[in-house]
Amino acid sequence: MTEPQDGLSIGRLAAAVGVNVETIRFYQRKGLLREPPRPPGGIRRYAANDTARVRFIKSAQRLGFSLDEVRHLLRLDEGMQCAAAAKLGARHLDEVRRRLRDLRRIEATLSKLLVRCGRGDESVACPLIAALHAGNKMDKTVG
Amino acid sequence: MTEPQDGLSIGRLAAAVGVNVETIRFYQRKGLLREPPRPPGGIRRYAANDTARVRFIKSAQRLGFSLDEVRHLLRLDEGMQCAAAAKLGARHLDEVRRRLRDLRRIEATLSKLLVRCGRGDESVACPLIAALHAGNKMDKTVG
DNA sequence: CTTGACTCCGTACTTCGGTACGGCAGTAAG
DNA sequence: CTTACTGCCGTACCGAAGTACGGAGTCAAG
Repeated sequence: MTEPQDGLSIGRLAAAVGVNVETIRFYQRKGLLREPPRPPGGIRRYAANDTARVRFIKSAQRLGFSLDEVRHLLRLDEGMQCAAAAKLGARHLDEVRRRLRDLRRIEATLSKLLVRCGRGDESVACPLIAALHAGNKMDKTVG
Repeated sequence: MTEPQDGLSIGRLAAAVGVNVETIRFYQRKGLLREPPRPPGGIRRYAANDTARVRFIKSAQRLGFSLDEVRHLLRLDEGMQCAAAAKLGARHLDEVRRRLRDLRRIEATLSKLLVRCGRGDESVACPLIAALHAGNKMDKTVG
């Protein structure tokens, strides 16, 4: 019965998923991950589905979901409510597209300016610096 | 001689540029903006080029430059070193493009998943949730 | 039995770009 | 003169997503 008790210690869980131990604790404090019961004076043991849950969180983060959104997705996961999950996903996709538009505009503006800087045939000033002084054509680019 | 002393008060400067008074002070603490000399026990007066400087900062921020980068650009402005400014701009452009690639990948993944959610013809599970559990095809998307 | 690695727990600190607060002083209007 | 704004200044706080730290306790090996 003294087999290596089943379940991982927090350190092994963290290593298995590739995150910091403190990150696991942080997720617990945030209510994203349960705290397994602790045998009095003992060490908590984490089950396979805790590992799965942390991986889920990391996957969602890679898609740009915030931890608040992840919490929501996790609840939907438990309830298997695809429609609601899809709705949350759609809202997030809108936000992603908004950020994409902003970045595309920045990319376009900046790359044009840098081409002009590179040509070096400007009459007087640095086109980039001049554009920042003028402040034109770049309203509400980031928000 | 008691004309409305020339130069703006901090409040009017802030209003002119459309930022908070606290923001002006914050830029001063960060060394992005000088603190005009203060007639003992009096009120600081800001000149036209302070206004220009704050506008410059805001323009650069709209292009996604961080305040640290802005500080750098401001120094280059003073020295009129176009090549150096362009170099900084190019580095920033690289970063912008990296973020664009990440967001594009997120956009693609998420929109495909949501189409599948919308079709509702999945055998069992929610495609979005399932994908988050699987964690496949979304490595190193954000960093 | 001691050493070293690990865990537990609470608290504080980090970055970024500000925002808010509180007390004091000076200025403007009635 | 009083009232109401501003300005000045230092300090604390916000959110997001962790990271770091210190002092315990526990566990396995030697």
